[in-house]
Amino acid sequence: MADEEATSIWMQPEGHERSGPGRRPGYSREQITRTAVRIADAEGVEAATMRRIAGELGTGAMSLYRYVPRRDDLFDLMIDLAMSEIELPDGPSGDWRGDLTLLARQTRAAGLRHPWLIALLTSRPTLGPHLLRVHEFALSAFNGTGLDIDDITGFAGMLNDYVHSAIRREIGWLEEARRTGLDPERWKRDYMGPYVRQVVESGAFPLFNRSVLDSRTAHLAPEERFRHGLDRILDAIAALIPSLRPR
Amino acid sequence: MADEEATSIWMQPEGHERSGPGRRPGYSREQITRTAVRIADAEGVEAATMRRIAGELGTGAMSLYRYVPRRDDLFDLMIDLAMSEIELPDGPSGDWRGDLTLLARQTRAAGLRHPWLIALLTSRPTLGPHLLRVHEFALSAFNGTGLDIDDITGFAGMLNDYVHSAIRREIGWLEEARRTGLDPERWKRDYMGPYVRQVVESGAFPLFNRSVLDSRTAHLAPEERFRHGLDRILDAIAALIPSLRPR
DNA sequence: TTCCATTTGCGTACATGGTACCTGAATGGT
DNA sequence: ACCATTCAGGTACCATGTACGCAAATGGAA
Repeated sequence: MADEEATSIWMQPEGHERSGPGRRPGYSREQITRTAVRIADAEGVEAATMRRIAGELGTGAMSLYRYVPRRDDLFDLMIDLAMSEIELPDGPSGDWRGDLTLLARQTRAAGLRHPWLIALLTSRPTLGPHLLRVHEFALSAFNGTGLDIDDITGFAGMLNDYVHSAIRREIGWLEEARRTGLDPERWKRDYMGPYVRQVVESGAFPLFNRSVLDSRTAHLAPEERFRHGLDRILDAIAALIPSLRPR
Repeated sequence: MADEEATSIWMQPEGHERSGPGRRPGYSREQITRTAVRIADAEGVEAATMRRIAGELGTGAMSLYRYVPRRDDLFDLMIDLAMSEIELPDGPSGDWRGDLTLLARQTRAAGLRHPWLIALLTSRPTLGPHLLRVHEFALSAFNGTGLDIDDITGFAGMLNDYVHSAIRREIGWLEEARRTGLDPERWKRDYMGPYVRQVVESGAFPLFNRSVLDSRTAHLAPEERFRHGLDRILDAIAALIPSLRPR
């Protein structure tokens, strides 16, 4: 065994598929990661403890450390497994708006399937292969619009920011309710509700009040809301790209 | 004592300044929160444990629970204390772009002073009074542009998303380095560096490569980079507001 | 002044988490 | 048949949030 140098998980191969002597590994990174994802989907990341994952696999907690150096690295693996579900064509179609819409919807779907994904993604700087693949596709959609690489990166970031924060809005307080143990309806009514009502009735923040009370989009289906916001971002981008502004 | 109903921290007054019988409180929420913020600024949120905060105040961990129901509520208080440092005029000046630029710079300053702020803010749905004040100012800057409340909310969100993710970019891997215990230079060189180099040299992601290698803005000072991105967002917003597009 | 209901201070204790270390079992080349 | 090598996983340690309970302080009532 080498120095166990501290480095990114993506630089440390699993090590098996070697033919020398020694006991055969009984598990695999992928198997462990899938188990962790399944638990996190159902009960939140905080339920996916080393002991719990190992228990689900019918082994002891310490066995996992033969496959994953630290729990944080397992998070990276979970993120990349979730990102791998984002299905995209090999390259851009030429219709930049269609490509980015597809990307956004796929990302939203993955974010809803794995309610922990966006939170983890936001909390740690990770660059797994599937994240790179998805990112590359986003950048490539802008290729051929005459933008330089800094503008491409900037616009792709703008879109990414929107998608992430829209997903957070959609699942944010649902997750918070689960974390605190209350069912969502009770949480909204008893936990956050009274305070928001007090703030609204105080009249101290009139525009906030209007955004709570007078919103028309608030009553749309979540998917339509997402689409509306997305279209606005894409409009904004289009308005700033000279080669796309033929008016 | 009442039912100890589970509700937002903002609905539970501190309770002191009562004149009945009973021992006088020796501490205060504000004092506790300030201590927590000081520790988190210097050593990260994970260092601001209940025991540590209490120790810093010269008392026992359990004493804090007379002032704060749960550790998560203390996070809400920390967030709002940090947000209170964002200095803004009482109302919009009429120059929407100037107002939003001021807001963005103040937010960036707070985010750099308190490297944990954006992460906490993103990870939990909180609505403290100072956050509401800041949010109301953002909304008010758009008032008078002829937008309806949904568009105002949307554009304010767009700006907010940019500011937050720009701050995250600026401090993101610095914080990660601190978390893992390595000094930043070592982290970049030994931890993430080798992997990024391998990805770049593989040539698998050409546009990612260009964004890493060919970027011109990458060599700007952080503040200028922030300003560039901000201007682009504001341009995008301006392009979509009919009453601001006299061209 | 003397009590006593009330409120704070905080030590003890427990459950839960990551993970270092170590022993024993399995494995395939010599 | 032996042995270096690798995996399985039990035990143990330390850190964390926090429930519980009792002692100390406090001010109004008697």
